[in-house]
Amino acid sequence: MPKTETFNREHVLEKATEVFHKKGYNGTSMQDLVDATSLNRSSIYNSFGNKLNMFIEVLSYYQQLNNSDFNQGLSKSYNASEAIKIIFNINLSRILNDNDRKGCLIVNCKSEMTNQEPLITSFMEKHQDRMVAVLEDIVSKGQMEKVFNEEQTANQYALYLFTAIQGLQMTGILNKSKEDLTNLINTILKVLE
Amino acid sequence: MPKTETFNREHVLEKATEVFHKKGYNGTSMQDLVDATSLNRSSIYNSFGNKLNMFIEVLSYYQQLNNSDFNQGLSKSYNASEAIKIIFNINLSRILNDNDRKGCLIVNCKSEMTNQEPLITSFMEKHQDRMVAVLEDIVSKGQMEKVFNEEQTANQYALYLFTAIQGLQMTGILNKSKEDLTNLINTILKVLE
DNA sequence: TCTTAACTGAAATGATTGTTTCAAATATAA
DNA sequence: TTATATTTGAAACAATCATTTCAGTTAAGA
Repeated sequence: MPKTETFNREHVLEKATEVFHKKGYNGTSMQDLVDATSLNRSSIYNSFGNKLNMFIEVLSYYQQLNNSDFNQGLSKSYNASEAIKIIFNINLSRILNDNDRKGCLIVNCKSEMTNQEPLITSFMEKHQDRMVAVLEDIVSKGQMEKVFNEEQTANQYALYLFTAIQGLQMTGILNKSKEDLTNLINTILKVLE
Repeated sequence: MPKTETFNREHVLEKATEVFHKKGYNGTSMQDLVDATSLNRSSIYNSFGNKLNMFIEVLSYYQQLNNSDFNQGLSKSYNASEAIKIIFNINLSRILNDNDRKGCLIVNCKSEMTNQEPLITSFMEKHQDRMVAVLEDIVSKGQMEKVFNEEQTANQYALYLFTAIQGLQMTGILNKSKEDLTNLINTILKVLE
């Protein structure tokens, strides 16, 4: 009986992500989203509820894209040291390709909304837990393989790496020198040796 | 002949800074600023031009406060290693006192507006140059004093430290554990030894 | 004291905000 | 083909947006 959705939901999310990424949550209007998705106003409200809900779907979509990039890269790594380098190199190439200085959508959102929207706060807490868990796993393996030192616990190093990635993403907004950034990453990773 | 400003400009900037810091640039309305400063609409436009101009004055005001904190701390340091630790400890105590998870206004603004407002872009470039110069100075002294290694140039370490501070500020939005953050800072500084 | 230029207060500007409404169009299941 | 649930399009909603206007108040120089 129901008429099914005629638009491609993923394509709509992709377009909405572009806008939110470029302009931020508060800088994006419903009209911007209508224009970008070429969807009707009421279709957006019908399918996504409201602006905040749509944004949360966008965040998840963006996070999922990031994750599959990481997983794809990590599947090719044969040791912990390689794995960490792959994660940082993925971030490096994102920075170098980010010609319009948008930065990372998740970091941007964390600084814009974590203190305003409880739904965003818990998203960010889960995001950090997930990222730290992934990093902790890798560091832990590296410590067993004796390629990383054990001066700090794997969990402590994981929080350090998570922090470094956020810092790298912030620095990468203005600094696009591949040489500088590569050197920066080497310095960051030195402490693990 | 002119009637002079009756309000205290610094007090107004302080109140405006609070609002912008809490809600971000796009999240703050002129009405918010009128309420916070208890200044009349037209007085604000008379004295600050427009919203963006007022925000830029707020940014400078905030930056100036930060700088005087740093200078006050650094004047008490007797070597380079102390100096770096003081800078990180100032950041640490700011994080621990930031009960409403606002983060750093400059970092927030960098991620919200650098790709949208040329005036902000150049502010951020100058800010980075200034911070890196200060850090480079300290690292350079530390290398001469042989308390820091010379595996990287002072400038490279300065960019690393600048990046680490930004990362620390991002992590500090959600993580307020003094133990975790102190450990994190120690890990960050280890590479200099 | 008078003039003058700046400041102040309140109201009004038109544009834009997020969201709702509702009739018309549509596609599926019977 | 018909009944039905859903999507769609366009218009309308009140609220809020940043900014302007302007008459009235104020204080300093002559």
